Amino acid sequence: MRKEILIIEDDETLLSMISYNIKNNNFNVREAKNGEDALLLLKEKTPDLVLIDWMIPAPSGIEICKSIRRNKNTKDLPIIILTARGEEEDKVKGLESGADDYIVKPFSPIELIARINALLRRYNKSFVESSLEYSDIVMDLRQQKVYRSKKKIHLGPTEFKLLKHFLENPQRVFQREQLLDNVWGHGIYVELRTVDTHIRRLRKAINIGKLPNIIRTVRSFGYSLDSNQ
Amino acid sequence: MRKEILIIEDDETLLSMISYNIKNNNFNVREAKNGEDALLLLKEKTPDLVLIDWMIPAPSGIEICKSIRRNKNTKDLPIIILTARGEEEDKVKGLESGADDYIVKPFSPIELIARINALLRRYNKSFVESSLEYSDIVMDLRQQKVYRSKKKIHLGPTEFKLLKHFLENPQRVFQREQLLDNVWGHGIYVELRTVDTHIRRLRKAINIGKLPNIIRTVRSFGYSLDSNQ
DNA sequence: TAAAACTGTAACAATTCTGTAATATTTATA
DNA sequence: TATAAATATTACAGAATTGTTACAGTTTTA
Repeated sequence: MRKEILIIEDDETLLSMISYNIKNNNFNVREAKNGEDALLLLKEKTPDLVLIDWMIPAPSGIEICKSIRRNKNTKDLPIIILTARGEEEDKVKGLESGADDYIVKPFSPIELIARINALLRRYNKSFVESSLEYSDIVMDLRQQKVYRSKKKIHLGPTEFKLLKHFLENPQRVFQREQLLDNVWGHGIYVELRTVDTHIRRLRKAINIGKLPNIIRTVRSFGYSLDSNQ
Repeated sequence: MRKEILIIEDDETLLSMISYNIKNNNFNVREAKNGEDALLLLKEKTPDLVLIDWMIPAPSGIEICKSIRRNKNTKDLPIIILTARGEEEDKVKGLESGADDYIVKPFSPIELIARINALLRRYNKSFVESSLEYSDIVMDLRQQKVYRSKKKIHLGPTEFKLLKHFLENPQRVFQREQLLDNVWGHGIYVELRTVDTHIRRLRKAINIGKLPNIIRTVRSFGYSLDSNQ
């Protein structure tokens, strides 16, 4: 049974390109050129995954996301956002959008398909996987809340995104440059040491009480999220 | 070990400007003034990244991109497109190009270098995710952790790089000079005997308990990683 | 619009790592 | 076995990296 993907994209060229590539990978495709059509198609039948261009005219990408999340039939639907670099990348990355993943244009067909498959896999495992977990840390993406050992943790936006990135790649070591790329975004120039400060803030927030430090420093390289240090 | 960048640009002024800036940032540069030369150079040796002006005459930028993606030796090569604003920006952004990133002219040298570095970092991750093994030593590069007989070993940065080099060339004997070149880097002047000290540190860390020494001294020559001494 | 929260930087402290030199030990060989 | 040459071991100062704190400017929130 083929999975069905709904693409919401106003640029016809891009739409047919994406559509072509997705079909080529054994998915069924439905297309919407604007938000209104999209909402109609969604009511008609719930797809397995939605691909939304951030920059479509009203109702905008973010509004569609929110609408999907509000409706109880579709609230767990996997959503991938297409965005151009710089184009409010920040907001997409954070979870204001409610999306599950985002792809920055330009992207390769390979990347697109990989992301789609990854997301579908993730959702299949436990069909309402709207949270990230590692060790005793739980991040509820829908509600934007973080817990450690059941205790609620308050994080600022940057710390939240930083932790999210670590949770998506547990135990993997990242250089400061990579963290800036992935968490702050491309083309944003801040001091490398700023990363240290935010790591410090994250640690301070998350290593509460006598809980062990869970962010490893790899000297002369970077940091990782790791419970067995 | 400098990264090599292939620039494909027909405007000589721009080409030399770009080339100059890239060289200045510790990259090796190869240049092509048209698509044909570019394809030849690509066959000859695969660079680490390609920079293509969208507007070169036939074979055009897009054709080069496609050609790169079709060839299995180069299909994962990072590609950056140079484009003027408006100049079919849509197509560059979308999937058609197969590019990984694009830069809109005019751009600053800083931006160019930043993008190159960011893209190289992004690509690096997939290649560096493996692990190295020899005898009972395991080095997990993704996590930057080292184990001997399942026991975790702590190494300083230099010892880590040294062991990595040995693991990449097991049983091969290296002179101190070679180790300095390969591990410390070219043009870094330190005493030859410093190698001995770091070998000592590495041994101390890795020959724990009753485990046999695994770094062989080859008198009047150098050292090697070897379990059958 | 005032208060609160957040961000990026810089300065200083604490920690870890490096290279070197001095001394001890091992190895080859005369 | 004595001797020279090479390597091993140790100690240490200063270099490099990271941790911590404070703060001014900005953004968000009430």
